[in-house]
Amino acid sequence: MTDSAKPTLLIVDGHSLAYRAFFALPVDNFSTKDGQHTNGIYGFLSMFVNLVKAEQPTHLAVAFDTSRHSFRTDQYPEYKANRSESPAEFKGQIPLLQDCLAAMNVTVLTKEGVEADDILATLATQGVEQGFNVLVCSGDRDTIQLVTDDVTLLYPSVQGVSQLKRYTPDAVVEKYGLPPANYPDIAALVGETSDNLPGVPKVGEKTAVKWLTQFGSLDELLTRADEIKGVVGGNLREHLDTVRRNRSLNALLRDVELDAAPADLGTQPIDAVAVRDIFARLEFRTLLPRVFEAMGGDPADAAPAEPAVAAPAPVEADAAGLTAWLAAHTAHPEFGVTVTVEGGLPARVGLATLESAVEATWSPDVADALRPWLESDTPKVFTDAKTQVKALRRADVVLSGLACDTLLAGWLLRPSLPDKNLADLVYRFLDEKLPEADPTQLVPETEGATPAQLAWYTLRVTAALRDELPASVASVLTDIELPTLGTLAAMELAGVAVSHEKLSSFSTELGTRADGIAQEAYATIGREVNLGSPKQLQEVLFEQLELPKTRKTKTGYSTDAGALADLQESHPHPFLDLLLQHREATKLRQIIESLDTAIGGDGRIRTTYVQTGSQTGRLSSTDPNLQNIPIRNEESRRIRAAFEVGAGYETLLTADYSQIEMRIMAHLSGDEGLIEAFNSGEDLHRFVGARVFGVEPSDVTPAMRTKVKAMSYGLVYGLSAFGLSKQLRIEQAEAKQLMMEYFARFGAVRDYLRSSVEQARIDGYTETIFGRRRPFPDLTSPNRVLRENAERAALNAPIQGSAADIMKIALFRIHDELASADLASRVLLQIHDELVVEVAPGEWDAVAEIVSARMGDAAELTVPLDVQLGRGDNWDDAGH
DNA sequence: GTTGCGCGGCC
DNA sequence: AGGGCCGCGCAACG
Repeated sequence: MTDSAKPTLLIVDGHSLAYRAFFALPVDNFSTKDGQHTNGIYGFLSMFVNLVKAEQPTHLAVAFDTSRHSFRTDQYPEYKANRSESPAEFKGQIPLLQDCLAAMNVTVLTKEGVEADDILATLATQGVEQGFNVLVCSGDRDTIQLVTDDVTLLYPSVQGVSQLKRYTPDAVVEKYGLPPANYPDIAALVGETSDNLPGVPKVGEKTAVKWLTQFGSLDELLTRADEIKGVVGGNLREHLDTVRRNRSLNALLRDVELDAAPADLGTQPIDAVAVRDIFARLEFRTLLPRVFEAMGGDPADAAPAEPAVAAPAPVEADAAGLTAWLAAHTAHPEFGVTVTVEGGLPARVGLATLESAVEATWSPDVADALRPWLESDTPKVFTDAKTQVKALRRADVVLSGLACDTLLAGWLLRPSLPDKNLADLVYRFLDEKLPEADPTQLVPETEGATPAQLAWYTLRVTAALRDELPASVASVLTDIELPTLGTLAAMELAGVAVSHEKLSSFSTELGTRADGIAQEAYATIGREVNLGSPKQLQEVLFEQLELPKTRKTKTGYSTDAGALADLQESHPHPFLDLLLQHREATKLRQIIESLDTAIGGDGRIRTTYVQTGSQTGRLSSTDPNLQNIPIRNEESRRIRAAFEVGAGYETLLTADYSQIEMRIMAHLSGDEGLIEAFNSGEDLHRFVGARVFGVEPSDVTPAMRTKVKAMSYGLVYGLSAFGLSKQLRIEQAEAKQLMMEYFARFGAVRDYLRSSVEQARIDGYTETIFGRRRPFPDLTSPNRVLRENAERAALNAPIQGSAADIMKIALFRIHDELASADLASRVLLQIHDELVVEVAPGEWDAVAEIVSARMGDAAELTVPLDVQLGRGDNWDDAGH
C-alpha cells in the first residue's frame, strides 16, 4: 500500500546489486578501450534508472559496505568467511559507480563497521517514523525483515537485476507463510549458506514455518524445544546456541548513526556536465538519455554556476577608443586578449582586465592602434594563442609578451583531459558556465560571449590555473611551451612545398597497380570481395578458405599484416600475399591523395601542429598529418621526394637526433655500460650486441644487432618477453634469455625503469628532466590490465617526454637564432626527433652550424646529444 | 551525418 | 601481451 500523499523514500543497497549485475552481464561486452571493466556499474545504473523512473521517489540514497569487516565479523569471525575474495575486476568498479552516483547528485552512504543493509534498516525505520512511504532495494534476503505496510522491499529475481520482485507483507506471507518480522526466525533456524551461517540440520523452510506457527515465536520454540520429537527435535536441542547466534547476527541494526536523515535525501537535479564526463570516460552512451529521462534535467541544461565576479560590460570602441582604454590601463599588470579569427584573419578583438573590458572590430586603423601594444612586452594571456598569433601575423602584427595560454596551461596540468576550448576550462577550473549561443537556433535566445568577455574569462581562468600549477610545470609552460608556440605559428604559416606532379603520377601508377592486384586476388578465390573490408575478408579467410583463426578482435578475427604473415607461413595461399600487396598500394595511394588535396594555391602544404596533442609532451600534426609520411621502404620514399625546397630557397636541411630516447635512458639510469656506449663513438647496437653476446664489436653479426636493437627500443616501451619474441619471430624462451643477458650487462637500466614506476606509484605522476608531469592514477588500480597498461606508459613517459622537451627547446632556439642572425632560412617541419629546414641561398653553413649547435646543447646530459644533418633538394634526398 | 573499429603510416 | 600519435574505409547507428 502506498499513500500517494506521502513522500517516497527509496534506499538501495549499492554493493549487493552491483555485485549481482557484475555476474549477470558478460564482462567482455562492458569494458572501456583501456580495459576498465564496467559491467557492474552499467548493470546497476540501468536497474537504478528504471527503478527511479518507475517509482518516482522524492527522496533517494544508495548505501555501500565499507569493507568485509563489520560488527558481525567481530562477533563471529566465520561470518561470510566462506565468500571468496570478490574479483579484482569488480572491486575497481565500486569507486567509479560512486562517482557516477555523485555526478547524479544521489547521496552515497557508508558507515565503517556496519553493512549497507544496516544503513537501509536505519533509514527505513526513521523514514516510517517521519511519514515516508519507504522502498528498500537490496539483494540480501535479510532485508525481508524490514517489510511493513509502509516499507516495501524490491528484490532482484533470479533472472538478474532488471526484474525486481515487490515484497509487501502479503507477498512475504504468500512466499514464506509468515509475516516479514518472522523471516529472521526462519532464517536463523534454516541457516544462510551465503553468510556462512549453518542452521539446524534437516530443518528447512517448511519445518521452520511449521514450528514457528505452532509455538508462536522463536523464543517460545527454543524454550520448549524438548517438545519436538524425532531426529530434528534432537538436532534443534543440540543447536540452540547456533540458532540464537544466527538470530542475533541476522537482525539488522536500526539505529546506526548516519550523516544523513531521510529528510536530507530529497532528490536533486543531476549534474549534467559531470554525468556526461564520467559516462564518456566509462564509454556509456545509451545510458545517458535514460538517466536524463529518469532523473529529470535537460542534457543541455548544465547547471550554470553564478560567476564569482561580475563580468564588466564590454564597451564597443574604435581605434581611438582602444588607444584611450590602453592609456587608461597602463599600470595594469596583465591583460586578457581575444582575437576572433575568420578566414585566417583577425575579425574582432577584445581586451580585458578584471574590472574593465573593451572590444572592437578589426580594421587597419585598429591594427595600427594596437600594434605597438601587441608587439610590446606587456603581459597578455590568450586562449589558443597560436591561431590568433597566426592571424595577427597575417595582419602584419607580431605578437609579443605572451604570458600564458590557458589551453597549454590546462593541458600541462591535466594532459589527459580533452579541454579543447575556453568553455571547457571555464567549467572545469572556474566551475562556471561560459555563455554560449545556442547553435541550433536561428535567432539564439542566449547570447554567446563577446571577444572582451572571452578575454575576461581567459584572464580569470589563467589565475585559477596558476594557482594549481606546480612550480616545475609552470616553468615548462614559460620556458618551453610558450616560446615553442610562436615557432610553431611561423612553421605553420610557412608551409612546405610539395610537388603535385610527382604525387599525381605516383598515385595513378599505384591505382593501376592496386586494380591489377585486386583482379589477381579475386581470381585466386573465385569471386570479388571488398579487399578493404575486414568483415568480408574474415569471410574469405576463415570460412571460404578455412584458414585457422587468428588473434581475436572485438568484432571477429584479425586480418592485420602480422596475422596475415603468420597465416602465410603456416598455410600459404596466393590470396594472402596479394592482399598484403593490395593493402600496401592502396595505403600509399590514400596518403598521396590526402597530401595532394592539401596542396595550397602556392604549392605548399600547411599542417597544424597540435601543441596539446599528446599526453607525453610531444606535438601532433593534423590536417594533414605530416608526422607520418612514409619512409620505411624504397618505394614509399617517392612520397618524401615530393616534399621539395621552395622557390627562392636553395636546399632543404634535415637534422635528427640519433637514438635520443636511449641517450635519455642512459642519462636517467646512470648505467655505466650504456653511458660508455655513447661516449665510445661505437655504433650503439654493435656496442650493446658485443656486451650482450660476449663478442668483439667487430664480430657482432647483423642478426645479433637486430636482436639487441629490438630489445633496446622495446625497453623504452615496457616490452615483454612475449612481445619481443613476436617481433623477432623467435621462441619466447630465447627472448627471455636475451632479456636476461641484456640486463646482466645493463642492470642499472632495469633498476631505473623499476624504480621510476615505483616512484610514480607513490607520487601519482611521472616527471621529465624539465619537470613536465603526467599523472598516472591507474598505477594503483586493482584492475590488472589497467594497472599494467599504466605501468608501461609510466615507464615510457619520462623518456619520451624528456625527448619532446629537448626537441622543443632546440626548435625555438633555432628559430629565434635564425631570426636574430637575420637569416631568411626557416624551420618547416618537426617530426619528433627530426627537423626540416628550408635554407636560403648562401646560408647553408650558418644554418647548419646553428641547427647542429642548438640541437646538441639543448640539454646537458651525461651523454652527448648526437645530431645528424642531411642536405638535398627534396626531403628524401636530404634524409640519410 | 556521426561513431566505433580495424588497420597502418610515423617517431 | 609495446609507448606516443592521426586518419582512412567500412559498418552500424540515428
